[in-house]
Amino acid sequence: MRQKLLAAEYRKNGKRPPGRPRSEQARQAILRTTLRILGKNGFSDFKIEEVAAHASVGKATVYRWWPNKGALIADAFASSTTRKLRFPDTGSVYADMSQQMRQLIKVFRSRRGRIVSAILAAGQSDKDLIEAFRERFLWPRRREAYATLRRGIERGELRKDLDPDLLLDSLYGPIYMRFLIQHDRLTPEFVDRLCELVLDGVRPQKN
Amino acid sequence: MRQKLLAAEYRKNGKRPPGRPRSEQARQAILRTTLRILGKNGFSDFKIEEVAAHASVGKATVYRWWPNKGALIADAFASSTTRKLRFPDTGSVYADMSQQMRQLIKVFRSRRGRIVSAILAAGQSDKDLIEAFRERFLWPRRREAYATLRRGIERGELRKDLDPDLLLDSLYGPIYMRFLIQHDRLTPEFVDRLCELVLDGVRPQKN
Amino acid sequence: MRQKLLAAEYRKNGKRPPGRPRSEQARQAILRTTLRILGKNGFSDFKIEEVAAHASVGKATVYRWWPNKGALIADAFASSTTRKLRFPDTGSVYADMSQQMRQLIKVFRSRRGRIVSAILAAGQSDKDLIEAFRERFLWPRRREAYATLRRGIERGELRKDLDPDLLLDSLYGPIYMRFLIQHDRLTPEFVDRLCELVLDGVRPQKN
Amino acid sequence: MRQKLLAAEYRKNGKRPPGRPRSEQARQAILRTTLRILGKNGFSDFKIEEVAAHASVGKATVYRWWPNKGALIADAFASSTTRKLRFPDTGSVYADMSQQMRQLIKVFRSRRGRIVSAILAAGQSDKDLIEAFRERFLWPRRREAYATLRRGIERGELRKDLDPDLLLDSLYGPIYMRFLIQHDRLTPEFVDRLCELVLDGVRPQKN
DNA sequence: CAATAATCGAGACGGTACGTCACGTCTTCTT
DNA sequence: AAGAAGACGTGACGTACCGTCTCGATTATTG
Repeated sequence: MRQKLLAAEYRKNGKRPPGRPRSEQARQAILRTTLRILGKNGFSDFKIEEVAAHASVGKATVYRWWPNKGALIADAFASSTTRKLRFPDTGSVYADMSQQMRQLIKVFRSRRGRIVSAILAAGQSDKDLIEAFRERFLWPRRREAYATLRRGIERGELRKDLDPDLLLDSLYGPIYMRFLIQHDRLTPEFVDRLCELVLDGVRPQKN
Repeated sequence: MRQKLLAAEYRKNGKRPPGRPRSEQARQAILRTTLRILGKNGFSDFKIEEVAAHASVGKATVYRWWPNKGALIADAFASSTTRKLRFPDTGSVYADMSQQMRQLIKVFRSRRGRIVSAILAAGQSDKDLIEAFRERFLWPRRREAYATLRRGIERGELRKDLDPDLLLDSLYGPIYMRFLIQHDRLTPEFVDRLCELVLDGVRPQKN
Repeated sequence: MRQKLLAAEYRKNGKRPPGRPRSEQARQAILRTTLRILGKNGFSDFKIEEVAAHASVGKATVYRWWPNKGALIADAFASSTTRKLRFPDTGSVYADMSQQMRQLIKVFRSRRGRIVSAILAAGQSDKDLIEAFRERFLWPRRREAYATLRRGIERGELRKDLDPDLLLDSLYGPIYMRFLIQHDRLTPEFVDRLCELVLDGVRPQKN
Repeated sequence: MRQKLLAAEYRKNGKRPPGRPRSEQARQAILRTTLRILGKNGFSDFKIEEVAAHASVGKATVYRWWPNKGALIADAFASSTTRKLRFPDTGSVYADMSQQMRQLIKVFRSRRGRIVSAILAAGQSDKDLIEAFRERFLWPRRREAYATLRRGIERGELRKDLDPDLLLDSLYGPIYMRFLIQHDRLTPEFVDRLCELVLDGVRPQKN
């Protein structure tokens, strides 16, 4: 305990703590392996033991840096979503949103989709994990979407008084629902018709 | 092994199989306890051992009839949703749907909501479980909603060519999304404004 | 309970009790199967469940008539040793005893030997069982051996003051020891030389 | 799997394997507790679960090092018999053997006797266990006894051509028999008279 | 012939110990 | 001080057998 505090104190002072520095290689191997296993097994039998073995890392090294499964998964997930989000600006809200949503279902239908569903599943009994999902995945996308909507209002395509959160939930909610309940298919056509239906309700009054 | 097959054969022929009959009392105690524990602990530390102990039942009795956690939970959940669904017919699609959706968020915000989220979570890595959810929970409600929409079309409130699945996903999807991701509140006002927004897009053309 | 007492009372009075009589067929099937399984598996994984199944008998039928494994095994063993013992009278103690002992090692080396060792093993933690062994197996043989010794004394082959129990333990003990500890072979030659060695010590004094 | 092999390889090379070393404390607590429970309960309800609990040790630690009950008991027994055997050299075979045999019946009649009978019982259906008994208990004693006999021959007390195994089985066999079948008492007087009887047969010829 | 009584085979019941597995912590040596 | 390795105590898993029970069916005696 004392040692840790010593190291932490050093860190706080901006100085390099004594002792062997943390292995960046181990950290990345762990995160990489976490994602791979999560994509393969889902959350239900995701074993830290397996991560350590496949990453050729001691179990203690995992536990030293991540307090529990949720934190590890959240971190691994976060580290995988830093790639640039590309949200277009075509001049049409419909086209912009449709394209964003198509990107989303593409993710959901890929190997990474399995990871997302694992996180949402685990998040149902892990507050930190679901929050990590929101911070790392939901809000970044939504911030881009807010911008899209703002442009639409400025261009006169959308009502000035619309509730962006309500609108975005109406657009994305059906996608998440189909993704998680799997009662129907997630196709680009579905996305388009969904956009038409919902955006129709937020056009400015004619007169 | 031979005996079991014998019993199964009897059952198939509609005859009473030989041997002590299954204890209905034990079955119900198990299902009841399953729901109680699921509501208390969530899925993540739902232990069959605990169910057996609290239901005053041998562990083997649980395993004899349910092959795994998922099947037990699915069955318990199913057995708890047999109560009559009350879907109103007020003469207005908006009023009918709003009322249905308010019922749903009431469930989601109650103790039973914890069970639903546990099932959806566990369902992400258990096909049978998610299917049980659809069969026992989703479709029964949706069948009622189909009827509501049909009445709306007949009354001229709704377009004749609307896609009911698309519409219902647009109405319910945002609720499920907020329920599972918890990025925003599930209030009756949200439901009302959601109905307004979505139903506006399926009104018959003016001319 | 009352019924049972009723039946017992009838039995005590020598009358036939009412109700369906005990199935002799089941009894024999159980005993036969017990011996077969004991010979196959030894005591360590002798399962009453297996006996019932192989004898096509309900488990309760076994428990109705035998209070525990030990009683069942003891009974089965007893029922199998009712065959006539043939102890010879050749006019020579050495020849008589050697022949008796050869019979014994023949039993020990046969399939029935496995049953005997199972009983002796189980008897180490079951007083009734080891007693049953003594009553059903040991004493009957020993009674014959006493007679052999008596004849030897009468013929002047043996000392008048010999201790028959000591002598018989000296003759049979080594056989049991080799049977149970298996540190050396049980051969007819061994028996002969054992007889020579021990009987030499009980010859009458020369003068 | 890979790691275990790695560790085994290190061990084979005489090097210290990596990882936390095996806890000597746990090992001894397990063996000690095994003997205590065996002496208390006999083999029939010797439970590894009970050993683990009383030794304040995880069940897995027991199973990690001993594949089954027999191996554990054999090891525990072995670890308890390393104390010096004291075989006297009085100048008289009779006196030496009698004293050895009295030591043996003393063990058989003590608390440790219960352990011995448990091992012999369990050994009837466990080859390794009975072999462990022979290696750890029988042979060490017998080696001493061989020496005693050799001295007797050298001193001219015993025939040169005697068969030591036959003789020793004749001396010890009756003790084991009475120990296991319990048809008669194991007293020092019995031992003495047994010695007299048997040793009489191996005196050198007079002329 | 009907009523009563005890047994039968079958197999589910509440228990308990089994042997396995992953958890999160620890103890060693090496880097 | 952190690393890999791997043993540790803990506790749930799913299985197997225990001895008891509850069925309908069967087989005897009694009224």
